[in-house]
Amino acid sequence: MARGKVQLKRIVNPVHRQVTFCKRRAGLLKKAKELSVLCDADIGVIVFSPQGKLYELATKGTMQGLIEKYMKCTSGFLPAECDSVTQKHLLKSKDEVNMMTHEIKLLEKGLWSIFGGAEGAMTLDELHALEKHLESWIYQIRATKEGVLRAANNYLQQKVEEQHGFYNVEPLTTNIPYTLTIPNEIYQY
Amino acid sequence: MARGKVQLKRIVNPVHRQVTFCKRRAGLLKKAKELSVLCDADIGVIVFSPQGKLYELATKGTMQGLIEKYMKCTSGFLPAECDSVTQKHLLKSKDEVNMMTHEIKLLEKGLWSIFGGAEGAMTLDELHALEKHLESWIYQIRATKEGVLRAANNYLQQKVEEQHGFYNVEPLTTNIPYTLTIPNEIYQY
DNA sequence: AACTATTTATAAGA
DNA sequence: TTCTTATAAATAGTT
Repeated sequence: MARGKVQLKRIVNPVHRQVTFCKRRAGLLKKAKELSVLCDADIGVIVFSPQGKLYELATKGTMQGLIEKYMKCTSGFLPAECDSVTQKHLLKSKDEVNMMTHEIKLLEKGLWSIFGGAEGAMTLDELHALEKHLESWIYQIRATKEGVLRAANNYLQQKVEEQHGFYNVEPLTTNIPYTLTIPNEIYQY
Repeated sequence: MARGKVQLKRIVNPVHRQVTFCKRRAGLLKKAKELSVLCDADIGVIVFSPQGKLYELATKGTMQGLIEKYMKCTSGFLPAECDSVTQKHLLKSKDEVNMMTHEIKLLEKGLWSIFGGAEGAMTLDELHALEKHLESWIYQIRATKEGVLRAANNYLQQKVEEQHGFYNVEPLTTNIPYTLTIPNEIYQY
């Protein structure tokens, strides 16, 4: 953040990376402490270096205590009892979620490899030219029956239609619904 | 840190405290993400507001995974304390949902960079490269009988090797199932 | 939720 | 590594 804008990518030079790791790790922990004090928050930070070395901070109590608190908080929806059938359902859900995670990752990486580094917007003409390619892409994606790609498809299609109509780059936040839907689907028992 | 030096004490005014909590919490999580990316570190942040509301971030896998890693590292916590198998599965599933949500946001961000209101201009060369990438991807998708995911996977792996050879990017897994079993309801608008 | 005047964090250099 | 310093980022107070 000084003497040069930082690129949000893994620092290639190992020396630079190590130095930055030290500096920023200290900065992160300092920020965590400050937030805790200023706002009376209970904060835990766990940092593993690439070499597996652990650095930790728990602003109140211990990390163990914080983890237990975390467990309780995240498992608040647990049913008191589960029969084996329910367990199987849960396991199946877990597998499906897992699969989606992998698929989403693939998409994310794809976007990065295609568009990474090309920061910035395109002109209207460029958008127009690109549109045809994306329509092809969208068509292919649409042909698939299931999957995470479907969500991206819907989003893209909607966006393309907008651009086609108005050539207007007005911001539009599109809420992809499964952010909310999945937890409900999986955990309502 | 602006318009006045900050006193490292609990902010008395509840409104100020709440605002600062929001701002600094966001800042802290951003810093954690940056450190993780820049230095390839595995970082988890848990924040409890004074009201007990949980905010969390796990930069690589899941918080659950990070906690397990932490446990191993410190050996200070016995998983036996987590009672049922079901609970474990549920916790994992929940973490995966979190992670997925995170990935989806990244995906949205990527899509947004295609269509959205990003500033600046894309050069013709970049556009040209972009077109080729898309065509290539679409070609891969068509060429394979085994499904769009595998195609993307192969293509992406290829691209990753081409483009990021210097950066030591992990290879993608290639054995992801092609057929999805997730019910449609999850994706429907 | 935006806007700036400042403070803080930090990348690069010594 | 540690210190310095120029700059980028974060953010406190304000609107």
